[in-house]
Amino acid sequence: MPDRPCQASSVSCFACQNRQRAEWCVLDEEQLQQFDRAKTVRTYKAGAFIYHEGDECQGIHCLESGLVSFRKYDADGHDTLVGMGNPGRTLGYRSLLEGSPHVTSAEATTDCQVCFIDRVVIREMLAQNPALGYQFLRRAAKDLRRSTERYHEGNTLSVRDRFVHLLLILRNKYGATAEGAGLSMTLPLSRQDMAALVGTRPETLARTIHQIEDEGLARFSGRKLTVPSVEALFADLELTA
Amino acid sequence: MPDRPCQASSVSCFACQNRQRAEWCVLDEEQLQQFDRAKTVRTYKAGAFIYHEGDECQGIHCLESGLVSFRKYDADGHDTLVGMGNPGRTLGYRSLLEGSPHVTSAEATTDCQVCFIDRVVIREMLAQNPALGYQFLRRAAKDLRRSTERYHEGNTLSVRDRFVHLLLILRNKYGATAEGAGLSMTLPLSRQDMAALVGTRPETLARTIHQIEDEGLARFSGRKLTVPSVEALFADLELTA
DNA sequence: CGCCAGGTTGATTTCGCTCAAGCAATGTGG
DNA sequence: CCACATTGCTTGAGCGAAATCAACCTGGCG
Repeated sequence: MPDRPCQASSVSCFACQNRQRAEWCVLDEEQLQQFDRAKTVRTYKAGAFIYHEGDECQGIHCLESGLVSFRKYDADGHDTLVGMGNPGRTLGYRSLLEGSPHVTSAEATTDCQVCFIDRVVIREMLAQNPALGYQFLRRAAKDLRRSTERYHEGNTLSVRDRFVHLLLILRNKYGATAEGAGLSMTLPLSRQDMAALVGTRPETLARTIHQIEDEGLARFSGRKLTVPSVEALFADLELTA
Repeated sequence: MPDRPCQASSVSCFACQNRQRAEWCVLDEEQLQQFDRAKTVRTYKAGAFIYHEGDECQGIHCLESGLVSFRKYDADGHDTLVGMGNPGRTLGYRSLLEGSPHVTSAEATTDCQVCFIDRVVIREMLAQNPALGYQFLRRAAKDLRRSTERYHEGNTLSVRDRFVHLLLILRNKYGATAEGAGLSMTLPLSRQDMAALVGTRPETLARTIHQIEDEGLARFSGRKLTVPSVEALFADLELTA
């Protein structure tokens, strides 16, 4: 049969599980086809850059699978992990909308599969379909809130509290097997990345973890985390949420 | 003449100088009328709150005159100054768009005059006029960039550098009388507010200022600032911009 | 006047960073 | 299969920037 089989590496947008949860859920049939035709599927090895801070925005990326981290470097090579992206996440929309260079670098934390759509296609779609713009508007509003909260947290909370808060977030995102009042889960991130997310150095995080273990609030073994009492661990955390 | 003179307390949107520079520049005649009819003009004394963190968003505020600060408090009464707003600024749009409570409190730093428009009116307009949504989209993208940069700056720069950067921003915003290579200006903010903006305590800022004076880079006297050499002051500042 | 808020200064402490070394797990080439 | 680099994590010691606590000064303002 001359028909090509469903290309292993190139998933159709119609079949994409992430689409419904992303901004693209408002695309009509026709636009979706346009989108599907225009897209390029790319794969990145863990550690590879999807785009760099300072680059002009060429278009938008949709994370199909894998984990992405957004980093910002300064002159000294010092870097901050500004955020992370899960499958379904749209990368680089901010830059496209403002028409300014990327403010962060996007780096594949694990092997990633990403769909790329050129900016002119997106701009066309935005012009045609106001609902899409509205989706991005809500998305931007959400990101803005998170960013504000993050800033405030960095200014007021200790490393310890920020880390515990991170654990709380990870628990919500990466389903944890509940066991009574306790919890156990596999952390999706290395110590280094967790340290960067919290805005500190690995050494400090190691000490913080040690301290938490001493207090009997949790056990860390490699990426395995066991918490006897969720209540106890998250108790001191007075969040503005 | 029976014609009323331009009402001192209630400016017409048609005459508003700020409109052209704000998101509202894309409104057509009809919408502008709608806007004008729907708006309420409010005045706030310095120190008064326009809205509080955690409040549901009732609508959007346009700053007509005065200076507004966005603050976030935590349990200890600790507060961070998350940003400031000048005339023309639209307040509270983020909350309206996400449909979630305000994440910051808006406080009048000086006496303020503010126009308020109910959320249902805004939502209607957004639905009718996609261009308005696009304006807000760009605005959100810009705010998001700023917030990200701010976060990163807080994590990597010293208080000293952040403060010098603040001075640079203030210089650009509040026209300073240039005098050769130097500069002199009146700071629009109290020490407390500048400290909060930089994410530190007033004591630390006082010391920082002292240090800068010792180095002969600037003179602070009350709110008067004199800088002999702009070059020298801003030299050490390696900004990612 | 005395009061009070805003600002400065000093003394002390603390949190987190830096530098440096050791260790365990993983990988790589001979 | 072993010697070895490499990379990620932990631990220790010391340091430094900034927070905290506390006093004091200043300039309005009732």
